[in-house]
Amino acid sequence: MARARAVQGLPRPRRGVRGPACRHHRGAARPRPDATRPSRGHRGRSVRALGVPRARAVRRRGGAPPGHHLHGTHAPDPRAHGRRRAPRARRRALRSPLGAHRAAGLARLAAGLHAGLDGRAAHLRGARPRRPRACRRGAARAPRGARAATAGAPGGEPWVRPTIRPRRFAMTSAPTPHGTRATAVRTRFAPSPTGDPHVGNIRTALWAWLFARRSGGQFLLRLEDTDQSRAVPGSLARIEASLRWLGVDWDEGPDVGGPYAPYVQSERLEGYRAATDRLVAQGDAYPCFCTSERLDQLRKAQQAAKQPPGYDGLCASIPPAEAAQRAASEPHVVRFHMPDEGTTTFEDLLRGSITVENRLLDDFVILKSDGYPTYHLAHPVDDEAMQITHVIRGEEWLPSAPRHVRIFDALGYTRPVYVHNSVILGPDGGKLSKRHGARFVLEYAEDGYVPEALFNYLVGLGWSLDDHTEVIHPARMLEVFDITRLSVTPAVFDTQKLEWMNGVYLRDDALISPDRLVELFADRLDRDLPPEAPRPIDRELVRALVPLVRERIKTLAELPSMVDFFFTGAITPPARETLLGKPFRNDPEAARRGIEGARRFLAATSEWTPPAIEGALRAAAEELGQKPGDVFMLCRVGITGRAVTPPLFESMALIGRETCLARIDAARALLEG
RNA sequence: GGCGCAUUCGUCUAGUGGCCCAGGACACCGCCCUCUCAAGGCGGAGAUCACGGGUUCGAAUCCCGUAUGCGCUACCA
Repeated sequence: MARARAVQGLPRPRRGVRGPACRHHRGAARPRPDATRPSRGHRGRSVRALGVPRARAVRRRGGAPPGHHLHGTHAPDPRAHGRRRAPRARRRALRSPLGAHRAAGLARLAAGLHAGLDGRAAHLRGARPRRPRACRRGAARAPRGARAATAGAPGGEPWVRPTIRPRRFAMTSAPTPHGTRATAVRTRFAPSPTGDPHVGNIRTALWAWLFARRSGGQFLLRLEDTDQSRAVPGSLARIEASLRWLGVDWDEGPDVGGPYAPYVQSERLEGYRAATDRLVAQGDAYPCFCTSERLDQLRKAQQAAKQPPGYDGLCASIPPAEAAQRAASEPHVVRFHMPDEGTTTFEDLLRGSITVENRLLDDFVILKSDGYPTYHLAHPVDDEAMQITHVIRGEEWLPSAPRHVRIFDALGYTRPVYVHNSVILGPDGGKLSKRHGARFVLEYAEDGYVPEALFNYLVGLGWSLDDHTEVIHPARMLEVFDITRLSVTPAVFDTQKLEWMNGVYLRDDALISPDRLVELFADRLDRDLPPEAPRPIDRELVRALVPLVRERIKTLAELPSMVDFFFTGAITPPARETLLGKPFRNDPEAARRGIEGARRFLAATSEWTPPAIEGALRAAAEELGQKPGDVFMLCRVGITGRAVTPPLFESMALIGRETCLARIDAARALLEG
């Protein structure tokens, strides 16, 4: 029977409205006051899959002809009729009908008692953008109308207008005053080479990639290796491997190059130097000769005095000529000069307009004494140079975004659109840690997750398409991803849900093709099966195994121990207790009879197919006067060595008559001993 | 301490002033199906929308405050 599936693109009735397919329900339902309100369970636990074109989705469970509407194939459990209950909320409502309140209010409204509504309702007309969550910064916030009109930050770019962007993200950008910005979206993933990429970082990369690809733009990879002390050798390869495993590609990057090469920051030092020189010449930056000792003291003093910590601007007062002279010979850093007064405002696509007071931002370092830039400088310089239109990064950057924006402005660059996404938390609400499963992408590969499933899960952690779609194949994601629907609240990583999703991918042909599944299985078996299993792994056997085990595992890691007895000639004999099991615990003699009977009938079958085997075993049980299930279990344990296995008859058919009979003989010997 | 961001079932989320005393999913519980285990079907429990004020005929939704969590406060990114 085909499962009912909600496939994206189908019109989906809202609550209380059901398609014609539900007629049989409605017709049979008892007429009760709340009958118009279908139970929420009605839609059932069907997997909402989005991974495939509609027709395939309908057909894939083998049942319905293409013409059939999804719901039409949904054969309800007849027992469900007549005991349909109203949803929980509705039941409560029936107990205490508060709805009267609302009705009264509406009546008064209708009576025209409150004409003021018109004004308030005005903003409801027309399509409104997704409202940025953060709307509580009163002071610096312009009235809604004004904001929409000017949109850009003070001194910012008019084309950066996240707060009035239509909900379905339109990929247009207006020309800047200075010229025309490339229309194509360009995003980047810019990790620092400090080891394996964390799932949190990768999730951000996934979103950035999806966003770029979805809008026909480019995605690039850039290495942020400006802190030599933290660099971990081999990181870049791990980063690239993680992305590739998930199916993410990049148009430009350290390995493939591109028009803005190099894509490694340590190879772009001249650019930062030049930008710094310009800023110094303009008076926006200055060399600072303060020692780290002085800085430490300063910080301590400020802490003691309960003042906000930060550089006190001592070196800003050195006359430029003198500073330049000293800079030629003395070690120094370069600091960006932040104004002492006023505010800095920038727009975040998700959070709206954010304003901070300049006096709270100190003169931060942009160029370190070793000649490397800090992130604060490298980000504006490189993202301008590489024509990045949207900066998608973690929210830990939110507090320093005003600094970045000031550098963009000072250098005359075009500000990118900022998207600061939230973090991923561990199950305890703290940081994700090894205790609760993996942290690194490639660890999930080890653990037997398929990349499509991890991709799907990660993208959906903090993002949703709508109120009901969970399973969206990466290929489909490319068509439906909408970055404005990112959630800003931190999300807890739920390994159980990932496992579930992995299972969904494993057992659905439309999500993972049978051929690919065979490869996935074979690779895993080759890796994890004991050495005595012959190599190469028998692909045809694997192919035959797929339908037997795919719905019994959640990860590939569970596979080898579930099917090893298909591949090894001998099995480890079961314990006597296991063989007897509950039914024969006190009657080994009956067990022996059962096994012998089974053997006799099996040996006598003319063909060795699942139905024939089943028939033989049932016949044996009947002759012996034993329960079929008990005889089955005897065979199961005897042939496989364990009590939990894939379906018995199919398994026996694959194992072959000779091997099965031999193992049964061994089991019988066990009972006699 | 200061600043910033956030707060809807245990968890992920839907939600943009009336279709919501809140919908979906994972997990959990029960029943059905069944050769074990799964998968699947059906059902259930689970959120006074962090709290307190305010605006409004009407607030999860708008405003203010409080609490809590997280982040930043480096010559790290």
